[in-house]
Amino acid sequence: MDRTPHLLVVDDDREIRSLVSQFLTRHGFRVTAARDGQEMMKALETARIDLIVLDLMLPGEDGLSLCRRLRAGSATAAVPIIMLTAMGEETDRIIGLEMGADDYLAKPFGPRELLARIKAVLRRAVAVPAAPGAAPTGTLLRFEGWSLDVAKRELRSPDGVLVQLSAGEYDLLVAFVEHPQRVLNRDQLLDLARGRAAVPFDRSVDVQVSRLRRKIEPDPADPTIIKTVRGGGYIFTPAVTTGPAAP
Amino acid sequence: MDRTPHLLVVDDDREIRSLVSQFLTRHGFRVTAARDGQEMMKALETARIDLIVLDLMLPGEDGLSLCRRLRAGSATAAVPIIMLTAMGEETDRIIGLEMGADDYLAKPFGPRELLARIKAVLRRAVAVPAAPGAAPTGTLLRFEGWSLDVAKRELRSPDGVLVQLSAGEYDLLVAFVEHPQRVLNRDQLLDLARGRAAVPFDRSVDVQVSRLRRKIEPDPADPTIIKTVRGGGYIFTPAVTTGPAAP
DNA sequence: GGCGGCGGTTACACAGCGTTACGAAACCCC
DNA sequence: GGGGTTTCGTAACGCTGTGTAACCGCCGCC
Repeated sequence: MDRTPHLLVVDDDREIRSLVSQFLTRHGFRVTAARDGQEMMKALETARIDLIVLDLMLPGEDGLSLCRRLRAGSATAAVPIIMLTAMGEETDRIIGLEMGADDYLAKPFGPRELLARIKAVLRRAVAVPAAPGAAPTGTLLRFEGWSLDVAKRELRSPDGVLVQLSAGEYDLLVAFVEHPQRVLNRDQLLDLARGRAAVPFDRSVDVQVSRLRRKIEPDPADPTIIKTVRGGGYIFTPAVTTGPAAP
Repeated sequence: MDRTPHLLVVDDDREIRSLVSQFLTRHGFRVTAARDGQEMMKALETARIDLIVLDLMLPGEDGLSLCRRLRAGSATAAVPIIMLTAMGEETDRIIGLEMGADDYLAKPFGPRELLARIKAVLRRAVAVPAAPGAAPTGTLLRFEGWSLDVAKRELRSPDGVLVQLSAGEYDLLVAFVEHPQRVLNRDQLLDLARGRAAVPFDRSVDVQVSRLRRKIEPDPADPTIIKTVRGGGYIFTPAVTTGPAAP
């Protein structure tokens, strides 16, 4: 239930990569950055990417070639691409004819423009299912000995035991783990975990937090992992590290 | 979630400053105004600001530079920024990618548009994960043997014992620890710790200080850590050092 | 259709925070 | 220094937010 689109930004310029990533993140997308074709491919293998922002000029294999390669690959043929090009007239022709991108944007561009294009392309590309063949080498999220396998939707306790979580408990935990060490209010949690807004006197988050604590807190009566912030919401206190899937 | 967001409007034009401030105030925000970067920084030090409306053109250091500086500062890196720009074509280029703002608005703009942007930015202000590289290192704040873990919202006494603080006590202590060795009046403390303004005859700060003293002062009747400044407020006297998270 | 699990709602107990009240301490003015 | 005034400290109280058990309706499964 990841509703926030996951974008992949491919650019060799560190500055641009970081600025674009930050900007898009601030606008609610999940963003992964890659500096070249190789990193791009790796990212595509390990995450479900909804759209690629691809620089035309790249070290090694250039954007145009990568674009074609993506279109050729069965698993990646449908991923929308927005191409970034340096300003120039001949670019237009190249783009016009050869490019398999869904849209393009000439540098320098305004971030708002990029945002508009991304939204437009995503809107058009509604139901592009993720490549099922691309066996997700699921990422593991670890915290305090626990590990959460987002591909399998499984949680293992520090001693390796599978802990049975209901779908709702799992979604709530993911919301926490993806926003560690910051206070999340009930509205945000409801939005992140259920994709809905709160109704007046909505206590569902409290109850679900309580249920989740019962399964992961050493002492549910004195919670240390998910703490209550009175008047504020809840905070997931452990640091979270990502890693490859366990053997 | 009843705390009204506190906005900081930074513009050198008195007219605009006052119009924007009034407009936003009428729409239910708390507003502080600053005319330049220096005043902006001062406001950020003494109040908990939820969003900055920042003019690009400022005397002295310009908005762009301030924006970067805010992003670099650990305490201010996450504060959402809406940039105001004068209309013009080269503006677009500047804005192009250098901007670290969350959104921007070209002058002249309609007040309703500003309002809409502010609300949009505040709504999604959750999903601003720390900038890459900003590892959560400085999560420990130490003073006189005590250590405060801001990620875990935990306080340990000099002998390493976890001290149970209520959410309010913790927030108040953070306000003090982040502004050590300076007098904070009740308004400032209320804003920093609760994000709200004082009501007439508000004694809540006094009471909360009293409760906090009971838990951290060696002799609450003769306080040494949090001292009273008659007619002024309170002052947190120990020096505070930051350090990496404890093992 | 019966069953079981899940999640939302409700209800109640309880803890934290703000308000109030009152006494103590600090300050002021003469 | 004494009387009056202001400010502060804190006990006590009541409202509000939170924890959680219990309940119930929904949905999928057999």
